[in-house]
Amino acid sequence: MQNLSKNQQIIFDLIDKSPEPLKAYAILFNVQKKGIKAPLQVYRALDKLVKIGKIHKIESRNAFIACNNSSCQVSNATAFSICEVCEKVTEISNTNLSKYLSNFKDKEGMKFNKYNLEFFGLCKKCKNK
Amino acid sequence: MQNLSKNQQIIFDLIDKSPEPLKAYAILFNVQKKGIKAPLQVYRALDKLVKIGKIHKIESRNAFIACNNSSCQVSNATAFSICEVCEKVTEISNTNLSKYLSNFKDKEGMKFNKYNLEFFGLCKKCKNK
DNA sequence: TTACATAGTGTTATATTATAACAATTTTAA
DNA sequence: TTAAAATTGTTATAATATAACACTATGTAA
Repeated sequence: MQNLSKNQQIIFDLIDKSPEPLKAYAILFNVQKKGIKAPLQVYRALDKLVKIGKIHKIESRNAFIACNNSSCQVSNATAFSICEVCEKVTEISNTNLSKYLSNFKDKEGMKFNKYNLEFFGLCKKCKNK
Repeated sequence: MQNLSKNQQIIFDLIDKSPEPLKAYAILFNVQKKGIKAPLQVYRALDKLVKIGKIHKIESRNAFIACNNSSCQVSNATAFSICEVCEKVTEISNTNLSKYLSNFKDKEGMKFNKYNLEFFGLCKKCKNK
């Protein structure tokens, strides 16, 4: 586990304490007071944080959340549930699911080293409204 | 199965005959000779085509491909393999996989009405290089 | 057949998301 | 201690997507 650089740490801390996924320009706005002024500074930190698995990108939302799995070193097997009403996103940690997907072979017998799965529906709260 | 409008048909035809996913502005460029001049015209058709399941959006690539499943009416359960070298995208039709994911419950017992799964790796061709 | 709702079109402008290119500095590891 | 790798800072710009408004076409129920 390597240490984070200054910008990476600032941006990771912000994402980590956020209850919801953050978008790049929302992050930029939030960290401007800490001296990070340009989009590229944000995107570079995000790229690195994704690469080392500290955060994940929610592709369908162009937003970023901290990995909830402390042992997650690499961002190669991710699954999320997304509420289509309130946009709450939760990372799914399910051994059965991850085993199933990591071992999945397509019809040519090909296995994949990486996947991203996004489930959509209503969260508990929104379902009961 | 409803009929497509003029713009929807033009754009669907283009995507359907493309061997690779197409991006919105690549589509725009291609259909300008057919009178579709503005991004919004493209995005509106894409939205509708996605909604009725004729095409799918590859979220990690911001690109669109035709559904390879003639019986697919709604875009609520999608899986793709994506080659990280040549960017070849293939839709996965696997009954076992779709059953597994459609029946998946999170740890609160919640089921989801929709999912999108993207596998990443090397396609056969790129693997053998 | 009218009228009314729904869906689609055309257009301009603008918002949002992301990267290119270049120069400098800091960190890491041989 | 030095050379490579990573990070930073900066300006400019590319790529992706939507807002707002006016108008037209289509389906459908009275």
